[in-house]
Amino acid sequence: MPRDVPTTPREFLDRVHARSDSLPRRLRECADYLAANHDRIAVSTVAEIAQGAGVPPSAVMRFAQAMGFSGYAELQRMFRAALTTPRPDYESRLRTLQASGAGSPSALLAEFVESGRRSLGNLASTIDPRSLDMAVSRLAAAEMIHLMGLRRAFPVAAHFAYTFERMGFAAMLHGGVGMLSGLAAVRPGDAVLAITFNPYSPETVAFADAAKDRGAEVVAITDTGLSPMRRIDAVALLVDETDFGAFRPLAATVTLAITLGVAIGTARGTRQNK
Amino acid sequence: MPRDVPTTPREFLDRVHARSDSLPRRLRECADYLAANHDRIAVSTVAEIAQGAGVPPSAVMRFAQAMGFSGYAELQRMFRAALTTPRPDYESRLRTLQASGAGSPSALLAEFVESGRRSLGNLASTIDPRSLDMAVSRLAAAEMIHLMGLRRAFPVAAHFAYTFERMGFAAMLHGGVGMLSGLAAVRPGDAVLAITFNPYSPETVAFADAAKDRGAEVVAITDTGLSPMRRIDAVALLVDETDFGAFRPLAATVTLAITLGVAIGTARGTRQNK
DNA sequence: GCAACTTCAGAACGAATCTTCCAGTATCCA
DNA sequence: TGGATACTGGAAGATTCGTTCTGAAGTTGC
Repeated sequence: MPRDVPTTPREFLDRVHARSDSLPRRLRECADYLAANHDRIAVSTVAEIAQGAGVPPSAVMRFAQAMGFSGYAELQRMFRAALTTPRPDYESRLRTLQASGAGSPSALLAEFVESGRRSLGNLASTIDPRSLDMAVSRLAAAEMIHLMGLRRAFPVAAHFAYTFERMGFAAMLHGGVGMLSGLAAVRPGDAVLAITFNPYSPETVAFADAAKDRGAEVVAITDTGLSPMRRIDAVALLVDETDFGAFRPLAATVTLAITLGVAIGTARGTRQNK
Repeated sequence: MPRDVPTTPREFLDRVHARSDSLPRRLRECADYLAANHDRIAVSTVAEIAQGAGVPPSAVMRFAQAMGFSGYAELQRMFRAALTTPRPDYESRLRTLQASGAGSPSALLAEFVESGRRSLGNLASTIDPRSLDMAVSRLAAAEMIHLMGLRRAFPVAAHFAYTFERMGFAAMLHGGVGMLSGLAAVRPGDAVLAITFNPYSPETVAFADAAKDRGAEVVAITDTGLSPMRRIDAVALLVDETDFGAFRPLAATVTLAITLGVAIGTARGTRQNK
């Protein structure tokens, strides 16, 4: 009988998906770990993989055999071969993507990826560390964080909402439903995190303004243009992201968002431990 | 005396260039070969390298030592460590940050920016152009596009919702409010764009599954792990983004999202103009 | 042209790694 | 509840791999 063994990482991962449900417990743990960390297969030993997956080495061995290989060595050989295969590097790949038909989705992707990388670079070099520190400390000190971002900024606000929820912080996502402003929920000691880009939603600006009057701190994520957010007394974090017509690639913005989230988590953790 | 050994591939390659001129013949042959094929160091044995360079294994050995390593094993370890994308797990990282107090928000930002740039690079080189084309054509052909993404994937779904709204496409953002499934709105000829990452929301999977039964096409944005999305017959776009514990930097994902959005817009525009 | 030194290649050694095997344990079915 | 089957974990065995060593070849300086 011809041996049926995967010859590419993709084939291997597909097979793992197909069979993982019918695998015994230990072997499924291997499957989970290896599927999530397939980039390690090429460079890690059985012992390392086993430790990472929390199983004995022999389980990894049996798993490799269950997938059709003679052993872990063969599985690893396959991954190493795939890694060594002259894969066009990032630059040339971008070029082929762009060349392969001007309007093709792949060419578009190449362009957005390039633009995203530029935006991220800009973000790192233009964010003012003092503003960032101040934003973190204000939000970390807040009783409750109110998230306000509409239209193109809404996904970012939603991202914050998820992060804060996971951290168990009091947070409220405004403006999502029913055109209710929710302004009455803002109390002294709270903070508002307002996100808005050109063209600036009047609702967001008005919300931040009113929240200020109600005794809340305001932190804004906005762009470097003539943002009205910079007029009201708020800590402003400026993200420079080049628009594509009406569409804004949010790569830099979401990166700033997760940074803020984790930094706030860190700051609060530190305070609690004292 | 403190041992002077390179700690990054960059350092190593610089040193190779600096010293290769003053090296004996065999060792220079090693240098030339390794400089040109440094991507093999992590996965090849001494014997393989030696054969590739056309020298005996012991020459490779001496070369590694001439570069300051104790042997080839140490050189290889360094390359392997660099290859394995550092997976900073959020939990322990938070603890060290809190302990040291050294983790300024700016440092965090630099790290997330770096991680984002890597993710974007991966995205460009790993997305399968055929899958992308197919995803675009299916979504472009749909009467209506249903967006399904919960928890950490919700911001992405919301981003699509905004894009489609701006383009004037029939689209519906599901699962946001009131725990209503909205499944009844899915009709034959529609398409579902389902977004889910590990741990995969059962609701999203069930929704996609049921939508399939109702005669809708399914396109999935998911990760390379054991995604259940890959089991149902869907076009799957795989995004490999390293998690930070429970938090997922979405830089690559939102970049894919805007690409899809614009590509669909382009495809529909082209069709209309015919 | 000779001597001292460096470089070289292959073989042998030792360590690390992969693989197999078996006894103990859990699970399932009658 | 009892037996049979499947699964598990660890330790022993086999294999590959990295490293060192030594005699020979080559090179340099006098």
